[in-house]
Parts: sequence; structure tokens; C-alpha cells
Amino acid sequence: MFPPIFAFCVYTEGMRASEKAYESLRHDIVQWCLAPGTVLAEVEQSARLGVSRTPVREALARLVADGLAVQQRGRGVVVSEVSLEHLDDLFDLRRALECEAARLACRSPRRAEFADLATAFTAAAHTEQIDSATEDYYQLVARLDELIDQAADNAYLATALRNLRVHLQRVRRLAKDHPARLRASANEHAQIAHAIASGNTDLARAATTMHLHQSFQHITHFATDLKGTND
Amino acid sequence: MFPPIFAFCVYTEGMRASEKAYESLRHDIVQWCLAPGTVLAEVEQSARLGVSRTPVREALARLVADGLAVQQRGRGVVVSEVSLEHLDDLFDLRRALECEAARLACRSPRRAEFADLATAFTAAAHTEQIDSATEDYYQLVARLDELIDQAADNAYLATALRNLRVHLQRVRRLAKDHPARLRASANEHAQIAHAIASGNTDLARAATTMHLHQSFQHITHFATDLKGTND
DNA sequence: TCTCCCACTTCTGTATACAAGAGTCTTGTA
DNA sequence: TACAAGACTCTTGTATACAGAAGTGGGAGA
Repeated sequence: MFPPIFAFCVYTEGMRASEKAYESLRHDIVQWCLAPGTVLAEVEQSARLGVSRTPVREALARLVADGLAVQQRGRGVVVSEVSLEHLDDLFDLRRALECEAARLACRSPRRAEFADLATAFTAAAHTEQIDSATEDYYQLVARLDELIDQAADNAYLATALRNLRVHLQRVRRLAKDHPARLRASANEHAQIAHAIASGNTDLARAATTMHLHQSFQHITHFATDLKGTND
Repeated sequence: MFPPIFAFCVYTEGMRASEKAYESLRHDIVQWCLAPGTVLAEVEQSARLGVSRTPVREALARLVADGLAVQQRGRGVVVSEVSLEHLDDLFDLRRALECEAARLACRSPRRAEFADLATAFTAAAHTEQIDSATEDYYQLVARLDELIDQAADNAYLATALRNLRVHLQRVRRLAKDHPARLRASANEHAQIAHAIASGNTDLARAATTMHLHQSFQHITHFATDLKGTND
């Protein structure tokens, strides 16, 4: 009765079926278990997830609202494409949002908390084998993102960022992590955290802009490599 | 194609029942026909809209995703509150997004099209009885918004702005339109359109910032009046 | 052999039936 | 009279049945 791919959601207990279906599908799409272009037929998914069509429909509607799937006339919904064509658009919006978040965080009474994170990032940048601790590193990044969101204290901004980060997660899968890039990224994050901790708005925006620029360059470069060699 | 701002749906013909329910509920919420706090019971709404519970459920889920309604445990969904408490947050995000849109529009090959709109806004500002042509004026604003979206040519940004503008529409209802404010607003919009037409990024951002600041001040001022007198 | 048309299959969209849970009202007891 | 407990009702959450539409495949005709 248990669906094949469902290792991540331990807590199906008190969850509604529609919630379960949504989380499962969302996870599978973000993690590329369901590749772009995959048709999400209602009956097929309801069988796979072990629930009826009704909650699956609700889940699919939410995925379409998230932009993770698109509704095709007559053909149901399919997993949306991940295109590098609009990566610059994604990053334009991301820069606008993250710079604003950084600005607001600079004015937060909690901004001192960023000093510890800055130290942690600097340490991470000097870790010998950073590529073997990728998961830890990404968790650190998540902590910084979360702290910025909390310090910015703007629900509208947080929602916009949340909607955006899903797409980013999918795109990121296109680029493998190189140790050199991870190290550089850690340093950039340290700079951002430092800037916020010091309350320097201009510096925080600049650091954020720099980091996003480097990240964009990395993904673009690697994705081109991928297309040329593997794809 | 889709109308930019659903003036309302006369076109229930080829529409799915769920779409119809969504547009109808969304319209009623934005137009304050359904006041904040109103309980959106599924059976009640399905009877009112003449469709069954299934499409109503789908519509309600979308409204919750939009932030126009909130799901209350055990009590179904209710129309979300419109609070002035977080108006500054709304405008912080709005400034970030609209400034970015204006910046991108400045780089668009279509930026020359803004010159005509600038002229139209200047004319509107000099209309004798601007308060009797409020609808026309708001349509002009909608045209500018739409043109900026198109010129910015960034689907992610357009989505974020669309999500935000719904909340703004609701808040705007708190403040009556005064002729003086409408005139000033028309001039501010003319400035924005002029700046974009000339391709001056800094000027476009400044004009946008100024307009949003004035708009924020107006709503804040009036809303305080409202609370003191009518409410 | 190619093309067009018709029928069949399969899918979505909608309605409705059923079950579980929460809230409320009523009644009984202290 | 007030409080508590139980039952009832209303609501949501889920499953399923049915209808309509769209795609597909096969057969017939040119």
C-alpha cells in the first residue's frame, strides 16, 4: 500500500491526504524524481500515492500555482520545464528580493546574531574537505536565509522569496558543486553576514549582489559545459 | 488571451466551473463584497455560485494560496484581514518589485511606447473633473502597469507583482479617492512613464519610489482618518 | 499507399455520497 | 444557578460515479 518513493515524509499520520500528495509531488519535482515534461495524470498519481483523485487534484492545482507544473489544455498537467533561457530573469528578481531582505535585516534589532553565522561561514570556507560536507554547508546557507527572513520581518517579502527559491532549487540541480565554488560561496556568505551584522545597508546590498552574480556565473558556466558534454 | 485585470467575468460560457468560482470569489473579496472575516463555507458558496462543492474547494484552495483567505482549523476558510499594520511591509516589497520592473523596462526596445502614456497621464492630471472619471483613470494606471510588465519581460517578476497587486487593491479600498490625490498621482505616473521612455534608469527608479511614497502616505493618512471618524 | 473519417478509449471536470471531526446545544446533577 | 458531559448537527475531507471532451487507432476509400 505504501508508495515506492516516499522515504522523506515520515509523518503521514496526522496529515491530510491532499497535503501528503502535495508534499510528495513537490519533493519529487524539486528533486528531479519527476523530470520536466512528465505528465502528471490524475489516476496514475492517485494510484502511486495511494489516495483518491480528489486530493491529487488539489495538490496538482497547488503545484500549478507554484509554477512547478503547467496545465496543458486537454492533456492535464505536466511538470514545468527548467530552462536556462530565463535564468537571468530568475536572478534579476532574486537580486531585487534578497537585496531588499538584506536591507531590512540591517535595520533589525537581531542583526547582531549574524556575527556568529559570519564566523561559521568563514570556518566553512577554510574546511579542508568542504566537498564532503556539502549537506552541512547547504544547511548553513538555509540558516542564513532563514535568519535574514526573520530579521527582515516582512511576510510579503518572505512569501515572494519562498515562491522564488523553489525554482532556484530546481535550477541548482543543473550545476554540480565544485569545491572551489563552495569555498568562494562560503566567503561570499560570510561577507553578507558580516555586512548585516555591522548594519551597513549599502555593504549588505553590495555583498548580496556580488554573491548572486557569482552564483549566476557559476550556474551559467556549468550548464553550458553540461550541454556541450553530457547532454 | 486573458484580460489583464478581471473587470468581471461575463464570459462564464467556455469557463470551467472551478475557474468561474475562483474569479467570482476573488472579485468579491477584492471588491469588498465579501468582507474580511467572512466565513467561506463550501456548501453556502456552492449554492451561491450555482456549482457543486468540488470546484468551490479548488477555488478556495487557490484563494488561500493567494493570501486572500486563510484556512482556520476546523472552521473552514475565512476571508483574510486587511490590516494597515503591515502596510509598510506591503509597500517595501512593492517598491523593490516596481523599481526593478521600471529598471528593466528602461532597457526594453519598447520603451518608446511609454511616451504616449506619459502624455495621457499629463492630460488626465489636467482634466477638469477628474473625480468623475475615476474609472477611466484607473484603467490608464492598469495600462501603464501592464506595459511595464510587458516591457520588463520577466515572468517571475510579473508573477510576484501580480500576487502583490491583489493585496494592494484591497488596501486601496480603505482610502477614498480625493481629486487632489488623483491629480498628483497622475502627475507622478506621468513622471514614471517619461523616465522609462527616456531610458533613464535612475530617474525611473526615483520616480517610482516617489510615487509609492506619496501613495503610502495618502493611504496611511486617510486610513487614520477613517479609523478616527467612521470606524 | 496515403489520407480522411468514425468509433473507441482514456482522460479530465463535476457532482454526490459517505465518514470523521469539531462545535454547539441541551440536559442532568451538584 | 452554574458547570459538565453527552449527543446532535454541521462542516470538512475523501472516495467514487458519471458525463463530456480530446486523442488515437483502425478501416475504408481514393
